[in-house]
Amino acid sequence: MANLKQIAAELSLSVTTVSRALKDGPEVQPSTIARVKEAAKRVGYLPNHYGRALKTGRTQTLTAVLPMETRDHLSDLLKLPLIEGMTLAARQAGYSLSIYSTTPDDDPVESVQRQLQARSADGLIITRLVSADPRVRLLLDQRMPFVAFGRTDLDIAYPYVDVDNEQIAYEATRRLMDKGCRRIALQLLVPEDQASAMRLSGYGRAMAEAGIPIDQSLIGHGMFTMESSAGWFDRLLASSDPPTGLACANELGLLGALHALGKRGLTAGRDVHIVTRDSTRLARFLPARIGVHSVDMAGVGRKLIEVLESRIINPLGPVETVLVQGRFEPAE
Amino acid sequence: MANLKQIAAELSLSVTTVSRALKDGPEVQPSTIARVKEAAKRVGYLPNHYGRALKTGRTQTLTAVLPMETRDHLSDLLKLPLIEGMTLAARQAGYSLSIYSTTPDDDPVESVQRQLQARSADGLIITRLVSADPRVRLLLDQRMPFVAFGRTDLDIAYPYVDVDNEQIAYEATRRLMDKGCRRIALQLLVPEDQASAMRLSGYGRAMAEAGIPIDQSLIGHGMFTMESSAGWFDRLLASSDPPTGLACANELGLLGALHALGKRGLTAGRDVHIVTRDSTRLARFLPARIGVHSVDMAGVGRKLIEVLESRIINPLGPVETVLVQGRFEPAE
DNA sequence: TTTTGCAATCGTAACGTTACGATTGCATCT
DNA sequence: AGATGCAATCGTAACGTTACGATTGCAAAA
Repeated sequence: MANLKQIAAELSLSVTTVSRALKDGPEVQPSTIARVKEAAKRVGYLPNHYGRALKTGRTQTLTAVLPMETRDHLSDLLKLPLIEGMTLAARQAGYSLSIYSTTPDDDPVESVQRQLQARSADGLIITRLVSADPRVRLLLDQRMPFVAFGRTDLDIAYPYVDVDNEQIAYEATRRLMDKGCRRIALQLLVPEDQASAMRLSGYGRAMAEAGIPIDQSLIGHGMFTMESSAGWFDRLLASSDPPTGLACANELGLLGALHALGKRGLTAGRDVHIVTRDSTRLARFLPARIGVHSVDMAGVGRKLIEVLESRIINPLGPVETVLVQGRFEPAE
Repeated sequence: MANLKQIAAELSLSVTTVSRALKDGPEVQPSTIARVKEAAKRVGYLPNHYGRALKTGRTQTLTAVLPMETRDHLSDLLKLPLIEGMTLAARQAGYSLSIYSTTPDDDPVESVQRQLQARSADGLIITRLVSADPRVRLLLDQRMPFVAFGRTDLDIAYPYVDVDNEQIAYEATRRLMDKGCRRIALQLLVPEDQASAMRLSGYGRAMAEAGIPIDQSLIGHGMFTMESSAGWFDRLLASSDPPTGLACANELGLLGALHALGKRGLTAGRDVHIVTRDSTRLARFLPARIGVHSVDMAGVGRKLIEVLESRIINPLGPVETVLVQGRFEPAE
């Protein structure tokens, strides 16, 4: 591999001048800059990442700490575009992206601490924030640039990108109301989950605006599988006052609900109106008319990198926070 | 951050001795080793990745070059566990994994060349091999350790891990025959694709063994979307001699075919027997009885790292190749 | 007593880069 | 002529690590 020393020797210049010439240093004569660049190109010079990192202390690497999917593969379809968006944006900004997968056995705080100590990344992306997430304080204290995908209930300012689940659930509920629904069922994942809490809040806001009291029996938790969704919705349909609208949590929840409907000879879009999340492909194909809220996850990935980069460049600048909106594709 | 120099100063030792002690060098007195390790632990010493990389020339980083999904997100469900398997295995082997996403605009050869020149990885994982893939020769020539996910038609030995699509298609066809099917339809993706060619070959082998001539009209190409699959299968069902068995290419192909069946009031598992790929979750839930061939993609990821690591450790050793088998879960 | 051998440790250089503070040569000003 | 200023370039040190070849001290052998 060609290095600065070789180029310097070839042109009878010092390593210093070559180094400066390659970054258009004002101290170097334009004609010398041209000669150096020509030589660099000719010998295929590429700066050595490690030499530079050692000297400057900046590694041009970002690390994303991502929990593995274990219980189910719910967020798979969302996580891959997220990764792709991040890697591409990172690359364009001159960084490489390293993925650090964590298993449920890994302590999230320890995983972050390890990254911190190794100091091998210029910035960190953390996901799946829990309530009062200790990692936020840790990273702020250590002055490690980071960005979170998701929010937590801390009253410290920190940079994050999140999906506006509150607004999406609000809109979903409103759409169903527009179809004439008043008894609207809502699928949630774990109640402790911040995203679920937001969805519930958006649902509540829409219901309150419409003056409809909330019936707790219409709110289903743990909609991770088609089975749980199907069983839950089947019970609702069997009740004396069944729902006429449904906001699904995800693709599996949708498939489960459709199954329950089919079993009873009911039709989605006629007997029960349905709005779901992130299942555009499926919803477009199904005979049933289903509204879909989709989120551009590659865009979220790009935003994460954008916010993180500005954090790295200006660690004392204003704390950026981004709320990504969903896009609604109506049933018809 | 603590470094060797600090530990050395604290214990009145030389940097050399500390460095050696930390890797249990035989030249260092056991009691000194103990003292050094204690001090290292106390001050939270972690070796600086970049200093070490610069000195040794080994970066402890692997890079996976992965094409982004653009046309569709078919392999999403497969690619995420692949990434997770790779990152985890890499981490356990003491490497970190960097993801290099490529867009269709990126020239695959140039992407590899860039990685080569930067020399910032100890090894490369390449995927989506094309016929006579030029990257294989390039990497072999440059003596860059690599492993391919997938095979190509070169008569050079190179390390790869691949799914045994030939065998899977063979078994799928046999399963359908066991159900009594003789007219068996086969879904493929692009014909040029090596995986599709393998599937076709396995199908052909099973048919030949059973003495059934191959009817080209039963072989469908371009099964990327539910729409194409539904249309294709609908036409087959409308023909004078419709198929009684179907081997689907993937989940979308399956959903499309089920749609076509439903439209005609036919039932999967009775009128037409179906075997599909990688849709365990869906197949388990559907009322129709459908056999599924699933492949452990996280396992493929681990294997890739394993083969790559042995390549790095012993570049002149025997070229390892791995064929990963599918696991069949019968309809009932 | 000198030599040999060995265990334990040390000093220095190097990996490739960049930052800092010289140094050189030359034109311009006094 | 000497001083000043400036543009262009250079030399050295340093980032943290490891490899190599010393060097030290001490016990055992000659």
